[in-house]
Amino acid sequence: MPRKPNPAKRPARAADAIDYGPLENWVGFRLRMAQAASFQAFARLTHDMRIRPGRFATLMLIGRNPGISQTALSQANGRDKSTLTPVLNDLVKRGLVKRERTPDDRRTYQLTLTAAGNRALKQLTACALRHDRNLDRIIGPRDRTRFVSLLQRIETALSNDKANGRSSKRG
Amino acid sequence: MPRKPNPAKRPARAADAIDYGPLENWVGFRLRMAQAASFQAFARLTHDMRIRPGRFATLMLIGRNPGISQTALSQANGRDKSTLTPVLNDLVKRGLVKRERTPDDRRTYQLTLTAAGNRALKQLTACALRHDRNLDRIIGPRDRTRFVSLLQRIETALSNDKANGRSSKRG
DNA sequence: CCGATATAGTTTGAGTGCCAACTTTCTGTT
DNA sequence: AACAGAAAGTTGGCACTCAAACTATATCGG
Repeated sequence: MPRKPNPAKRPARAADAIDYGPLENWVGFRLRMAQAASFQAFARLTHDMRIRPGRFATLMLIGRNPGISQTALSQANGRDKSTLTPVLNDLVKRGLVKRERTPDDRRTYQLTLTAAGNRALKQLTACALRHDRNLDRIIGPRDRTRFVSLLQRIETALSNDKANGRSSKRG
Repeated sequence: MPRKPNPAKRPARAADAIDYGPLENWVGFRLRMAQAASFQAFARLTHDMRIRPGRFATLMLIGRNPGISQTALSQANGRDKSTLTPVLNDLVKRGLVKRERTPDDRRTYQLTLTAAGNRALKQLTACALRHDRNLDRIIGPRDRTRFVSLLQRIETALSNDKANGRSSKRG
């Protein structure tokens, strides 16, 4: 029998002998690496269906906030509004999202999920649930809440840095 | 505390509270948002100099591991090897990195920093230090070690998933 | 030595992201 | 009503990323 390919073999002499220097324990670097790993693991879970993980949050936010505008969606999703244009074009073309003009403000669109969009969201949610349970298992139940709240604190603290002149008119 | 979905008659606006649904407390989503915020904050710090933040880890890893190959570098950096090609072309063209053929294996390159590369690394390290001290302040000294080690655990656990393959099917 | 296979790096194509400039529409001032 | 400015969305330019196909070199089995 010919020697078969060996995909499980150790990935060369790569990452085990590497000196990371100060990167080793810097939050920014570890954050990036963990995020990339998480994203790719999720991508593997959703690989079979035709929807990529980046679309998941988009569909979820539309499903939870029917009639949301593209700008509000982009802010909730942490992306620039221009990033959303090709994504929504694709989602509309595939019949997952409906885009309607708002009658009293003809600049904005109202986004809603179609029935197919709801089905896709349900499928993706199942994948995301598995993914997040996997992450939960890695993190452990004791640290989970604290971990997530720290992530959220990083997000809000650095966003405030960015828009330090922005005022909230929230009552 | 999430509010109920907006009625379809009125689009959600930026001032409205967005219902994040299960995203609210999912590790994957928070990880993505925190990483994006961290990256952009770092980008603001390095805005003045000619080197973008994505190059920082590359330079650091070459500086700490002189003679590293491109594949080993890409794995240490958590990026695909093809991503590295244009980056290294640019770094070499700008005189920050030297690329030499390995004598006994003419497929691989040996990467080292030039003097200018070391200077650039030093500058970027100063920026990164500031950035990471900022993150430390946000996280707080009590949780920092645990937080970083959890990030690292996510990274290694999901990378092992990938290496072992996610399918139980055997040909 | 030869042929099959593995590895290092490059190229290409698609997706995603930001920012700045732009069009269209709305709003406030006069 | 007319104009200026703000806001929603689109477009174009550039950067970064992955995956697959490709070239060149190395290695293993016979």
